[in-house]
Order: sequence, then C-alpha cells, then structure tokens
Amino acid sequence: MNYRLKLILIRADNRSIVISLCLSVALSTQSNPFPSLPPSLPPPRSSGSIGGAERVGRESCPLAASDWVSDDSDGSSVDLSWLNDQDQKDDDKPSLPLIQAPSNQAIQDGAEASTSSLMRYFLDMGFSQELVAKAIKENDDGDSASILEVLLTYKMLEENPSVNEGNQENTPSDDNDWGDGDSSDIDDFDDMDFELEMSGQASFRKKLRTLEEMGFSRDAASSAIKRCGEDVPIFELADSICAAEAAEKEGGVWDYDTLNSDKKKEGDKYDPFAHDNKRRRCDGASSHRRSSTQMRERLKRAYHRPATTSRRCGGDGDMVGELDSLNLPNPMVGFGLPTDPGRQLYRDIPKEAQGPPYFFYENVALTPKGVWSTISRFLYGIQPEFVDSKYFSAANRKRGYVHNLPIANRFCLEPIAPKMILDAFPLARVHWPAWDTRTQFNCLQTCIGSAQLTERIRAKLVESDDPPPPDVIRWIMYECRKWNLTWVGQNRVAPLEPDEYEFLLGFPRDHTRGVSRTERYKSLGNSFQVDTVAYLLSALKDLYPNGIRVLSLFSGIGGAEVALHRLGIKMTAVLSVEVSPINRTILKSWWEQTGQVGELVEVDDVQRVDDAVLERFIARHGGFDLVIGGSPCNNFAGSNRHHRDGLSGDHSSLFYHYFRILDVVRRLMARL
DNA sequence: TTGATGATGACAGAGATA
DNA sequence: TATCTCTGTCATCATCAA
Repeated sequence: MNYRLKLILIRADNRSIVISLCLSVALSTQSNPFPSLPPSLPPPRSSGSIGGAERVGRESCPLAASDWVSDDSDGSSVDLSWLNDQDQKDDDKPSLPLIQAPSNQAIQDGAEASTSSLMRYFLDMGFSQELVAKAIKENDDGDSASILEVLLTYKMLEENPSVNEGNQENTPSDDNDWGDGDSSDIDDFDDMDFELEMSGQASFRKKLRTLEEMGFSRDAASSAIKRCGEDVPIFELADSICAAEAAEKEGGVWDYDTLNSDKKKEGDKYDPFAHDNKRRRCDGASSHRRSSTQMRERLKRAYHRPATTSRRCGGDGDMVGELDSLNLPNPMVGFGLPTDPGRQLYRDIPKEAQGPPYFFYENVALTPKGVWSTISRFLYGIQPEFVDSKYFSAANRKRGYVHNLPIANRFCLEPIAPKMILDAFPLARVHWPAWDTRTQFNCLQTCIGSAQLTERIRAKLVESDDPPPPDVIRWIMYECRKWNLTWVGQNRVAPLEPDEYEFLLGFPRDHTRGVSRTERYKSLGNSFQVDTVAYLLSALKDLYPNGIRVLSLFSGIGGAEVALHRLGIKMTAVLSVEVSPINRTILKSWWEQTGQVGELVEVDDVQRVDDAVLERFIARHGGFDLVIGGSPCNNFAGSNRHHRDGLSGDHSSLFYHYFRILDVVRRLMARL
C-alpha cells in the first residue's frame, strides 16, 4: 500500500475526501501560472456543488475550448476516445480510486476528463505518451506547471543521458512511486513517519528525486530544497545549487536565504510566478526590489564563470540564472551594432539548440519580472538579445530576441533607414519648434492620440506666447512623447499616419492600405521593426543562397517575410500562422505583389499546427530552415492597464505554442 | 455590426539627490 | 545607500455614430 492511499484511508471517510479534493481544486485554479494549460482538476461551481466538476476546466482554459476536443461543440462532454486502454489503466491507479466514492460520480468523471485533457495537451506539445502518463502520475495534485517541469526534465534526460551519469540508481524508471515500491528511493523513505508525510515530505521527495535526476548530489539537492523551500520550482532550485557551487568555488558565501526571507517579509508565500499573477503596490514592493537587486548582483557574480560549466546548468543555460540577476542592457544594442568594432562575434549555443533548423523568437523587452527568464528556460536557456530599434530607425522599439542564429557576418539593410525624425520626415522641419528637442519617436503603439488632445494643444499654443511658458512646454512635450505626435502646421500637432508607421517600421509604403485605419495602427503596432530583425537574420543569407523554408508563427502582417525579402533571401516555402484574417490578407497580397515564387501556406490558428500539419509540410518541402515569430505581447506590455498578467495571460501564454511547435519541428527534423 | 474615440494606471528602470 | 522623481510602455474597455 502506498503512502498516498494510506494517508487518505487514515485521514478520512469518503466525505472528508471530497472536501480535501475541493480544496485542492481551488488552490490549483488560483495558482496555476499557465491558464492556457488545462487545469488538472475541475473547478468547483460557485455554489460549492460537487457537480461543478462536470465541466472539466473548459471555461478556465480558453486555449483548450476549441482544440482539445474537436467534436465537442457544446462543451457538455469530453471525448475520451483517444485514450487507449493502457492510459485508462494508468489513470485508474493510483489516483482515481481515491475519488471513486459512489456518491461522487461527477468528480470521477471530471478527474478522468481533466486527465484526458492534460494528456492531450502535453501530447500536442510533442511529448511521448509514456512520458506524459508518467508525469501526470507523479503530479496528481493537479499542477499543470509541475507536470510540464517534470516533462521537460525527463525530455532533457532522454536527449542527454550523460547528464544522469553517476545517478543511475535514480534514473526515472517505470516504477510507480505509489505502486509496489521496489525502487531505491522508495526504500530510502520507507522509514519516514506519518507526520513527516503529512507535513509535505512527498513534495520534498519529489523535488529531491528530480534534482538527483538532473545530476545534482542528494546533499546539494536536499540543502537547496531546505534553503529555498519546497514551493520553489525545480529550475529555481537548480539555479540555487549552481549559484551555491559557484559561490563556494569562488570562496564567497551563498546567501539565498536573504533573498528568500526578503520575499517572505512581504507576507506572501514565495511564488516565482507571483509577479505574473498579482499586482503589487509600488511602495510595498520598493524595499523588496532594492534588496532583490542587491541579491541579484550577488547572483550575477556567482554565475559569472566560464561557459564550460556543468551541463546541468545548461552551458549557455547559465545565462538563465544570470538573466534574472541582470537589468536590461544599456545601451540596448544586443551583441553589438553593425558599426561597433567591438561587437561580439561568437557565443556558445547548447548543443541541443544548435541549428538548423534555426529559430528566432521576439517579444517586448519590458515585461513583468521573470517573463524573459521563463521564456529563455523554455528556449534552451539561450540568453535573449535585447535590441532597441532606435539604432536602426527613427523610432524606439525595445525588444528581446531569443535565437540560435549566427551572430558573425551580420549586415544592415540597404538603403540605411534614417535615424532622426527630421531626416525621416523633412517636411516636418518647417513647423518643428526649437523647444521640441525630440530627435526620435518613442515606441509605435497600436493606439494614437485623440483629435481632442491635438486641439487642446493647438488652443493652448495659440493663447500662449512664443515660445510658450515652461509649464506649457512641459505639458505639450509630455503629450507629444506619450502619443508620438508630430508637427504638421503652425501650432498643430497630429498623430503619425499609418503610412508613416509603415516607413518607420521598414515596410513598403501602403503595405497595410485597404483596411480600416484602426486596424492598420493595430497591425503595425504589433509588428516587427523590419530593419532590426533583418540585421539579426542577415547571417542566414550566406547559409541559404538557394532559398529558405520558413515556419512563421504569429506572422502578423509579415514582418519576417518582408525582412527576408529585403535581405535578398529567397523564400522557397513559407508556412505562415496568423489568427487575424486581415493580417493574412495583407501578407497574401504582399506575397503576390512582390512576385514570390515560393509556396505560401497560411494557417489561421497556432493551435491547429500539430504534428500532422508539420509532417505534411516537411514531406512536401523537405523540412524547415527557420522557425520565426513573436507571440502576443498584450499581457506583457506596460500600457496594458487591465491584464498585464505576464505569461499567464490569455494572449501571451500563446508563447507556449511557439515552444511546443518548435519542439515538434526539431524532433521531426532530427528524424530526417 | 463595424469603426472611431476617449478615458483608463501600473509597473519597472534610470537618474538625481540627500 | 535610500528615497524620490521622471519616463516610457507591440493595450483594454465602454461608448457613440454611421
């Protein structure tokens, strides 16, 4: 008999089991950092009725609603037919017997359906059925993020068995934690008393074993868990051990406790995703931020060591730990500007991340804390390259790029775009007042200043002297910077026109013409800055003189395609995924107007890009050379007043589909 | 129904200052 | 070193008019 079952039997009758399950549902729903992942257990109805379990996380899982179960249009039932007998057998042990109380059929149905949704989701991500079943079995407490962590760990171990050398006794096996229990770690814990089990030793053991599987010693793993807490994700624990080892090696003192206790002073349970899930008051967070900054500096020093460190820290994956300890680079020039003689020309890429196929991921630089760290973790631990487009155009655009592209032999697009406002728009010089000292615009966004505002500015200038008093200048400059207003006449300012957006972003004139003005601003505000992206992609030109096959995710209006075209890189085939029909039309029109000879295949939903779609494309064209895209930033952007939820946001969580699809592509390509 | 408009803060980093 | 101020941010939502 296993611990879990023993625990339940001793603790309660069926009724109390039901209560404990409902509590776990509530916790799982509230703390899930991946709302796009199907929750492992059904959310209770507001009435508290157990029957709420019937609707297995469909309302709380927007991504899943139309995809997990294709033939379930009314959402009233869940298709379990894809599960084979073995899966059902695995699901039946060990968890389901605990919720098979006759009076709780709804809970049983919900748990099975939820498990099935989880299975399908992770299978869609490209993990093997065996691994998914094992991970779910080991995380039957309903935390999707934990399951994903375990899957990633197992996958890393599968692909890099050397990591686990010396720890073979703890290799993930088919032994069931809760089964007959003949594995060594089970034996190690057999003598633990019931009180320890009650106080969370199961979680401790799970973390401990995972860390051992990653190649850490049991002592180091145990110390890290005790030091950081059991709630800390595996990657955080691994980071902690790496940093501790580095500090010890340098003769320093590793003091994660200070950071951890500092976080706990806020009265919150330490949750690495907390910045994504809840907003903090500035005043309340300031002291924490300061102390955290100090600790991050120490972390930075601890991580600063040669790139030939242990693989378990990820090679370049060390950058992951370093990432959280670093502020955004200033100046934001990535690995160096084209005119910079001291620019970086080489970097280490983890072997498993080396191309081809090459990949290129983009998003806003200024995200809620921890977002880029998470993105980097999912993308092989590669350090983001942060670049501000102000070095390539007359408008700022601070973006981070995670890619495995070569960084030598980069070159700029010709003709070189003007980098000053008045060089880009010389006609504005006539009306540009001397006291407006702007030389570049701020980030071009999806919204523009109102006509009322420009009229207020005009009226204020008319009634003011020339030059206006300082307070008037101050107010006008604030509004001009905020809304990227330009001067179009005597005392008259106006928002940039859509075609001026196109010019500043490196698109051909009238690229978006033909759709509503609002849609043009929206599409352009969400697009790449072509000159910047082209510079980062330029090393591909020599690699693919005969053309390139592209998987373009979240294509938008085709910033990647335009960049490749302007670089003179022939696109022999493009699989473009874009949800907006307007954007798809824009890209299709551009594709035809520019006489592209390659094949453009457009897909409307990133969730539909599964193994079958990718296999068909690969069979037709032989594979992909580049996977490029920037997932929605809505939930990252500082200008989002309502839902700046980080990677847990409805839109920005689509990043995980980028990761999923990239993983499938690399797996399929490896078979060729 | 669609498109346009205007009101709506929070957060994080940089720099200045005590 | 701590505190304050300034700056910038691929947005969302309700409302109204056509």
